[in-house]
Amino acid sequence: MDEAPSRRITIVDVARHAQVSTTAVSKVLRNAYGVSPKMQAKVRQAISELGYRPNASARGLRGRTYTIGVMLPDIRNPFFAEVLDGLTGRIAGTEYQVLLGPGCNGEDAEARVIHAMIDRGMDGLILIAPISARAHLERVAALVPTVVVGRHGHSHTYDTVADDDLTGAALVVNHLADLGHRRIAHIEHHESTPDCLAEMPNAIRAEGYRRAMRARGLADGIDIASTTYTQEGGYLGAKQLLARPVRPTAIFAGADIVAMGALDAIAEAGLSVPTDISIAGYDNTTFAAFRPISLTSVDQAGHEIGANAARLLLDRIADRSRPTAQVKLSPTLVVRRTTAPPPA
Amino acid sequence: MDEAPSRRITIVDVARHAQVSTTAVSKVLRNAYGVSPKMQAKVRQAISELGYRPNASARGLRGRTYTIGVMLPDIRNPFFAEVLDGLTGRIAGTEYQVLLGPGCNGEDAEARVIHAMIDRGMDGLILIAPISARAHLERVAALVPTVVVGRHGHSHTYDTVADDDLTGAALVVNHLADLGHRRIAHIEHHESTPDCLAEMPNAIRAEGYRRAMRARGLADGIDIASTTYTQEGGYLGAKQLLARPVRPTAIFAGADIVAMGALDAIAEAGLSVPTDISIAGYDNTTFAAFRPISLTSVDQAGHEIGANAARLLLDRIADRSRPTAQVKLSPTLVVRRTTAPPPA
DNA sequence: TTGAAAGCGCTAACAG
DNA sequence: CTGTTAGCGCTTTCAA
Repeated sequence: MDEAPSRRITIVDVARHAQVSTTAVSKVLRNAYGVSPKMQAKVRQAISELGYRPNASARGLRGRTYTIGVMLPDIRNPFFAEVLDGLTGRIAGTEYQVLLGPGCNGEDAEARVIHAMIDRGMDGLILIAPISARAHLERVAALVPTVVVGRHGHSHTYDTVADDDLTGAALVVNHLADLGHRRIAHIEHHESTPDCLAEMPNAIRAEGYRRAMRARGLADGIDIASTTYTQEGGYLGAKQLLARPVRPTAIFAGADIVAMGALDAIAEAGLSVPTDISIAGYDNTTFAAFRPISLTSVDQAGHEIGANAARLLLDRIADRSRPTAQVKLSPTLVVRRTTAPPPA
Repeated sequence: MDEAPSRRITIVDVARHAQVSTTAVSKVLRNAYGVSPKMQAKVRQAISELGYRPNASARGLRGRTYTIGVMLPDIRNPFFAEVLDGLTGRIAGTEYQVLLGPGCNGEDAEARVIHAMIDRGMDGLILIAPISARAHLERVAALVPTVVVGRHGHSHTYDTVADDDLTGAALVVNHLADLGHRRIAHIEHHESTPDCLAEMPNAIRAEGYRRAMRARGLADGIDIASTTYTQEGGYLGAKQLLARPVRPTAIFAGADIVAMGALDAIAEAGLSVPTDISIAGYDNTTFAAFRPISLTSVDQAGHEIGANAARLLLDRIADRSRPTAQVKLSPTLVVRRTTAPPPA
């Protein structure tokens, strides 16, 4: 009665069934050079008849695992979902499978996840907005093909894809200035690691804000609250700003989630948006578009970012020695109902 | 000058360095029985001195990969992020690593991801709100320890964790009825696979709605728009409902995202919430709490759901033959500002 | 308690 | 074009 206890089909079973060598099967699997069409056919038939699926561990032991690891710092940020879509869209159709490493808040957790992926023989890594020190990224990239997303700065070991945050910040400042605002404040994510100052998007957005303000002759209106890119950070930042002797008439929040917190503080202060004060975010996350929110925000073309990252990674897996590339994409401004001319 | 081209450290290197056998190293790695404390110490020191990390592919070829695969249907639904948090919280501290399979919209994509995970030798699988036919789930669970989250129905091969959707729906109906509503409509996700009718949360929520309405003597007020659990679905559903000869005074959306779409339709119709019409969602997602939204919603205790799923999976990995468990958690209602008494 | 040795399923030299 | 064979790094009998 009992068949053999349902051992998983291996390449040996396929070879036997097709009456060929295991080498032949292996070659067919990898579309390798040097198999006659007749053998191709025989092997493919055996594969589908037996329902054979290659064991990734065994493949990994010899060569590739056909797996790409994606490190995602915060699954809650819908912007990352966008990136992921672009990414998987580009990978689908290839022989690779994408797996995500979750819950990487903090540098230690991030390192843990990255190393877990390396241990698992990932053929390539896409690190989205990593906070690790640059030296660590370089070390990782020396081990396995890596693309870093959302970090500025040029590396000779990994490729990068990033949004032009300098331009993004200017987009917001100019929009508000055009509406007539002069006192435009900014809530930034305080950069604790000096090492990353020149590379992290938050730092660049703040710098872009300063430059754009000066370029518009609004140097006097520069006012920065330094907190974090969280709802709490937005709340506290806005509270600080609203307590100024002369209140800003507009707030540029460094991220949409920050804008949400700011809205809380503004409502608490009895002010209304955009009549009394304008507010703009960054990321154009899903909820920015929700009708009750309708937040003016900078759109980062997450889909393109993801697609580019995937393309670069596949290219690098194919040729590890090719020079690294730096892709920079241009953001656009999506104007909604939280920005309007300042009160008269 | 050039050291050996930086080959990865293996168990053999460790064994040589510690002057013991590879068997000994292997045993220490797995905390296996039968190693003297002295040898333990020697091996551990060698491991840390050399910075050795086990190769998961090689381990997987013989035994376990120390990897748990989580299938997540929609990374955009913040409720799943909650589940994931509970899950990783419970796994952290064990020797296991969680990896996520992304982008599984549709039954085919779901099957592809699940099989990719099996091919990669995952020690266990957590399937969150899968849409696969039950038979397929059973087949998967026969291959590898599996916990199914968010699907009702009892299986002898996999464990389940689910929210009590019947109660959740009743919570909403009773809240609205207590406020004085009699015409409470519902927007459901249309269940296309009859196979799943009795198992899918969306179907159960709809049934819970019907039962609760009848229990409150509001059978006449039952009115269901059948669309999908998306923003678009909410918009279309609400449009249908608002076009009724007698308009409902409240809408129970089967998911928060559905409520967002419904708000669009309501605003378009020139109505205001909650003065003209009340609306409630389900999932208590992050954005439900955002001030401009302030959506009344059912909280599913996603964190507990995830933690329970992880616990059950670890238990099952430890003992595959133990009887399956079904955990059902009770939701609570979070009342915010989108529900109020009906217009006089 | 310790170690030698035989694989796990696959790929890649290398020979035929 | 096809097959034989030797490992990849680890776990696991099985002897010592």
